[in-house]
Amino acid sequence: MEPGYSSKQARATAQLRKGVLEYCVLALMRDRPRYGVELLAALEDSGALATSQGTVYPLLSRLRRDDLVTTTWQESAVGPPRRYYALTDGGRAALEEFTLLWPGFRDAVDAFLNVPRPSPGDPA
Amino acid sequence: MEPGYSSKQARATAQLRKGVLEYCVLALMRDRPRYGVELLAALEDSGALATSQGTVYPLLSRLRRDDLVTTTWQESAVGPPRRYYALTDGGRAALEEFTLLWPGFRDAVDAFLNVPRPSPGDPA
DNA sequence: GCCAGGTATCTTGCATCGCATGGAACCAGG
DNA sequence: CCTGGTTCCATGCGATGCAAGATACCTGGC
Repeated sequence: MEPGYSSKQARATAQLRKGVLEYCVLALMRDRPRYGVELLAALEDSGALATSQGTVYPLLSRLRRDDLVTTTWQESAVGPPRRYYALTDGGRAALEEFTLLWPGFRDAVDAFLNVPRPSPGDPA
Repeated sequence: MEPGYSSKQARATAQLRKGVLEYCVLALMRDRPRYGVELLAALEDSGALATSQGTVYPLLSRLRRDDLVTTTWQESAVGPPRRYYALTDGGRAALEEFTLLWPGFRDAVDAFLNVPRPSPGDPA
């Protein structure tokens, strides 16, 4: 990819990620511990939230600093050891808070943009 | 209000606004020019995107700097003159680009959070 | 033994943007 | 003149995504 924000989309999505990435990463750890490159690949697969190591590792450090995750080293058969990240109770609580917060934010933006959304009980 | 982010929600929503506020403000100008305090009130009414003057005015300066809006002064019967902001062609294009970009981002976050959304053609 | 390539982790410096705070100008009423 | 409401703007800070680079482990070829 070209570095340096050649398109407006790139700049827009970069700003969009702020604050959301943290909780998407927490969400990925909901069912089982994950390690850095694994998280990176999952975000890549999502398309809209693809990012880089330089974003994910500082983010993971912050999560650890704030006691939202704990980490354990685990050996790998195919490379260097991996640091697995798992949710703490605090991390799980933060994820749930955000999950409650998100729909309101999402719907507000939809309303401003006049994006039609399928709503179950909309009038006519 | 207590300064300094006493709650996690406040911090989360603050980060959430980044990059979205710009386009919601542009969207508010879609039908007619608006002035600063008017935009502030509209954001306040939305609830989830309520913000302050210290956020909106620097944002409007950036929009003007990037030629996404033009401004005209207009006298007011009840106070000092108002600076009305109107979309340029570039601003309208940026808004349309973002309107196309947003659903993909929104749906990606929904997927990570496992937030169920009503979809027209979901299987059973 | 040595080097190349893939896997995996982390750091540094920068740019962007929301926000609290404070200031300035205009107008009306007492 | 002075208070209060309305409207505009600037400054400094904190948080965060990102490009670029550094470090370390493992396997395989020579």
